[in-house]
Amino acid sequence: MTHFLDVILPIPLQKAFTYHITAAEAKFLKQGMRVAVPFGKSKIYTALAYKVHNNPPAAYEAKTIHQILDEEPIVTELQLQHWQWIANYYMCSLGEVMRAAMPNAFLIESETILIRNTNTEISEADLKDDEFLIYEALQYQSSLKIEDVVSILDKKRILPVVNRLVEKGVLQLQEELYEKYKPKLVRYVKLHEAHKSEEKLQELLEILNRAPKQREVILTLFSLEASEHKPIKVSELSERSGASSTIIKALIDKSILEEYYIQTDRIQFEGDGSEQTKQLSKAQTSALEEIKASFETKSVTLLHGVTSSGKTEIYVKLIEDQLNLGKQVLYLLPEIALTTQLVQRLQDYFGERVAVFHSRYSNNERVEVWQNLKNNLEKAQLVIGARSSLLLPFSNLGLVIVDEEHEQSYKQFDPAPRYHARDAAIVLASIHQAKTILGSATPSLESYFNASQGKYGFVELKTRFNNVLMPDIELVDLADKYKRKRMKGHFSDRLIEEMDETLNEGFQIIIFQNRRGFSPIVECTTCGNSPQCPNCDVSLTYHQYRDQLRCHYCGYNTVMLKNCQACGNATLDTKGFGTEQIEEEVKVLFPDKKVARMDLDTTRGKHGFEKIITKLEQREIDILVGTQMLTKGLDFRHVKLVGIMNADNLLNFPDFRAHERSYQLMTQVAGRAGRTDIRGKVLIQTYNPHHNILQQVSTNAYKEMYAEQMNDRYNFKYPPIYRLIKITLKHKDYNRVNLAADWYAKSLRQVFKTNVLGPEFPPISRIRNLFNKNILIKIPQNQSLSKTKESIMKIDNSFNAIKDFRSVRVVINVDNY
DNA sequence: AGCACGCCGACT
DNA sequence: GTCGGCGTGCTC
Repeated sequence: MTHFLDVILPIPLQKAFTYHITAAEAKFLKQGMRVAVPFGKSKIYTALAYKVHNNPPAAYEAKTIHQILDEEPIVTELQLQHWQWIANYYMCSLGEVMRAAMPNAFLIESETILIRNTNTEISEADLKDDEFLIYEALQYQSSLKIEDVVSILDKKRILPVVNRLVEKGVLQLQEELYEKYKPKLVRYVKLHEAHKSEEKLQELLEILNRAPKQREVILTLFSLEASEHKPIKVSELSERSGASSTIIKALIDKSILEEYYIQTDRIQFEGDGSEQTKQLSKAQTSALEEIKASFETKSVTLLHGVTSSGKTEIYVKLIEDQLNLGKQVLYLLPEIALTTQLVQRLQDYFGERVAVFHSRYSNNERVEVWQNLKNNLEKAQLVIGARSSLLLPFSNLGLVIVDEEHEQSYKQFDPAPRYHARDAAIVLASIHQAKTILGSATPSLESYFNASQGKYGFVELKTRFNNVLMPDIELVDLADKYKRKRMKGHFSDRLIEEMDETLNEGFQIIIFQNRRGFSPIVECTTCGNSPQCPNCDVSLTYHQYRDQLRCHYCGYNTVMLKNCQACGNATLDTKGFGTEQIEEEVKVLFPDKKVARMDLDTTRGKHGFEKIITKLEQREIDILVGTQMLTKGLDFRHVKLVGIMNADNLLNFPDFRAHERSYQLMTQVAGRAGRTDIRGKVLIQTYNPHHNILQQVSTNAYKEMYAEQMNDRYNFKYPPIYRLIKITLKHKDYNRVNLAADWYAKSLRQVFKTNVLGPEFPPISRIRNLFNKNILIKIPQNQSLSKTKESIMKIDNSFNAIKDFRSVRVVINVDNY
């Protein structure tokens, strides 16, 4: 009987790929093990074993696998089940989910290696110039990589040359595999066996009398060994003895010392887990009890707690319970809120049981978390992570916490899988028969809706921790202030007054402006021309600190122009304002105060964000100007005043959720004010002080906002009443996107009738030289989701069968909000 | 997604 | 003529 293996390959193809395996391999292989398989002409890919069977593929001859890479599965059955759900629900391939889930280091790569063929005699005269160069290089090196050849010949097209050499028998090609994960090894030293006895040691020290530095090293080693009773690291010895690594190396070379390696964990924990969890307040205790009660009947519970009501302390208690039961807990946070503050706090409580997982972690660190989790080790019992951590191999999950549940960054937008971490987390929990808690001060409408329908349990925390008052929110009418000339730059007299007062009292200030750069538009006052991005359909933003014009969509940048490109006059002016300009103005208004800015531009680099936060905490900053980065659950103790420069550009954003988001954003920023005993103050500058959303923000009327927004959602058929799937078509040819989008929309209309919107150009119709066009499908509550997706897939297949359309990229985004 | 193949314009 | 650009099709 012949045996076959279906595998998952990390590529965006819906198809299953089948390979031929031997009977022995069939017996050994289990779902979730990695196999290296040949793919295409020459490459070798890492695939995941999915199913062993005996049905030979009909249409082709199956290749044989290259090798098996694991002794046991590294992906669990439940994990695959979850991946499968994601692939189905978000309409992508299992391979794409696999690629997002697996640490890079698990994926083996092959590289083509050239080696000299020694079986043939070569006459050098037969070789052309470039062929000879490679031949010559192989006389000195046993093998060459493709990139080496590229640099030797200094051209890109090397394949013809290489192929000719293979034909002439000069060299052979070989695919070399390598595993990217390397355990971290630390170098230790001990005294060489030969000197262990008392007399030998005396002898040694005598000899070393003439080498005092080396003698010192040996003596230090002794005292360290005596005091610590554990292996001594080379780094430790070097530090304690003050000897350079050369001196130690000399001792090793002389066989006086012996070096050896021990594999260590890359992930070092700091807290010791000794700290007792805090006593809860009365409100927190009753919330905790309510959550537990709700878990009796509901698997998901929404915790709606106003800003700084102490939700984290409740999570801590819930985590504690699960850890005591020996269960694993996943604590999901938006990427940016994963600060050392929080991690440190949890480590103080749970010590080594805490594992952190996010995109800034290196590959090797991720592999370690993966393995610890899969083996259900205590070391990774509590995973704190961003979105992608829910693709990890949990083996005994008891609870998932989704903090800041409303955060839009939980939704992945580009590349596939375009999943929403909150929703995928609920599914993950249900696969493990675990519970989910969603927490937010400003729940998303869909979660609040689900709670109000009784689908989720619901618990409220209405008071701030320690009974701190909610901040006092005041709206400032910009139109009026401008009319009465009460403005200095973009600051109203009210805001300046409040800032003065706050600074005098010794408190800190946060100024929020949701736009980075100096000004989003540069315009010529003579002819009205404004510089555009050559690749995208947007105006370039002026960045003063580098004197540059930048595109925020593709990263294009040039130096700031001196003269207008259209009319040549030096009359370029800036319109609109961003964080840079606000920072500038603040510095002029408060010259003796320390001002800092926090946006994408100042937080680049691994610790950029961290640094600013620390400075603020240590009160090295008086006034912090920033974008929405400021909102993400940070706890600033000494901030008393928050100023929102302009609420209107939030409210006027062209999106059906603009109002909901504005409410959430402003409420969250406002929540940064007055988190200890003093009452915070928030000033919102706007041209529309009577806007309902602003009124609701200022009175903290979430329920009112919810009711009103839901009304709109009913009327205009938007989520959470209807579901949405957005289809984006992209192509560099304007006419082709149009034709393709019209075809696509027409086909969709035949099935979904009036529930198809568009095709429409998005507000920014061209990004990175690709024209985009959107089609929106609205799905009523009673319409089957799976049938809907089937129909879309069918249409997509016919679309791809049309030759002219094949080059148009189609992006399908389920729940694109 | 990669990657090879093939067609075509540009420039040594 | 060769180089490198880009469009097209395929991968078990």
